[in-house]
Amino acid sequence: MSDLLERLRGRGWRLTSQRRVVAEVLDGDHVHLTADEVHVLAAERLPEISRATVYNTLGELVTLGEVVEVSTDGRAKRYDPNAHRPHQHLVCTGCGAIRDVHPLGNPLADLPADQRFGFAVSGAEVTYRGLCPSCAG
Amino acid sequence: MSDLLERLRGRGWRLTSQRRVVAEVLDGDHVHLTADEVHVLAAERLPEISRATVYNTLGELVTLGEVVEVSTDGRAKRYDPNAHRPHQHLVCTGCGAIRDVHPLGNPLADLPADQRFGFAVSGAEVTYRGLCPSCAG
DNA sequence: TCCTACGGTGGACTCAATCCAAGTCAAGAA
DNA sequence: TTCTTGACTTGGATTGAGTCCACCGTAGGA
Repeated sequence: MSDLLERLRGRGWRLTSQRRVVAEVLDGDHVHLTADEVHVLAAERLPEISRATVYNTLGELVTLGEVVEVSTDGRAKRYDPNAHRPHQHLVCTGCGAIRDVHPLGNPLADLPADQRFGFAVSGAEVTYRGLCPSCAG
Repeated sequence: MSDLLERLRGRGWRLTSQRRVVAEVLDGDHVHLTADEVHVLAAERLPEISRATVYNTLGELVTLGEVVEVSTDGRAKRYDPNAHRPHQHLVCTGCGAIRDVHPLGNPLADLPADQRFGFAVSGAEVTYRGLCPSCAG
């Protein structure tokens, strides 16, 4: 993640303290925070940071391809910093917990030409759903 | 769809004019309307129908398994009456158009046990993305 | 036809996200 | 080092989607 800041700087990003804390908060595996959660965590380190800045920064990270947006329910979007390793998501239908998962094969290969309706298909997102161990218990 | 109303009645549904027009509006293939679009179309036939009733009715149809909720972007949920034939969705990244598609195989089979983390996995939704012919042109 | 519990209404409210005008500051220039 | 400037941040207002609620209306059984 320390590289992230350098990479962004290389792309002409102005490196502000706000952007730094947002990037730091998103560091790690299996991180799927909402914008609001990012704001709370960022504000612990930089109390004056505004929600608008968090939204702006998240949006820029998404545009730059460093973070992916995940919306597994109809509620707030979540932000996944694990953008450079392709993966899918497994979501608990009880508590909403999210895990990154790596299914076999390529979902794109399962969509035959006659099911593409002339679209130039470029990607597929898979959301697996089920009960997690603690919700099932 | 005419059966739908009978089926619902059989389950103790009180058959009101509001519920009837919502069900009628949702009739058809490749229908993926937002709640607001349903409200507009329903109001053409029954001008006094309220948004709250449309939301209530859509929610009941979802609970009864007659309609599935689809949220392909972070915006408004869409309602798909094609609930009895399992299928996935192909979404245009340009205009947002949605097609029902039927991929080969079963996505659940692609998630090996060691990627299930103890979850009782019960389903998988796949969203294919790409440019539709008119957006690509 | 009457009753009444279920369903409908609309207006207020919540939650997520975006917009905007004014103020601030990172980083290149001198 | 200081200056300058345009990119960035702020917080409050605004939008959009959806939910809630107290009161009213009516479908359908008796």
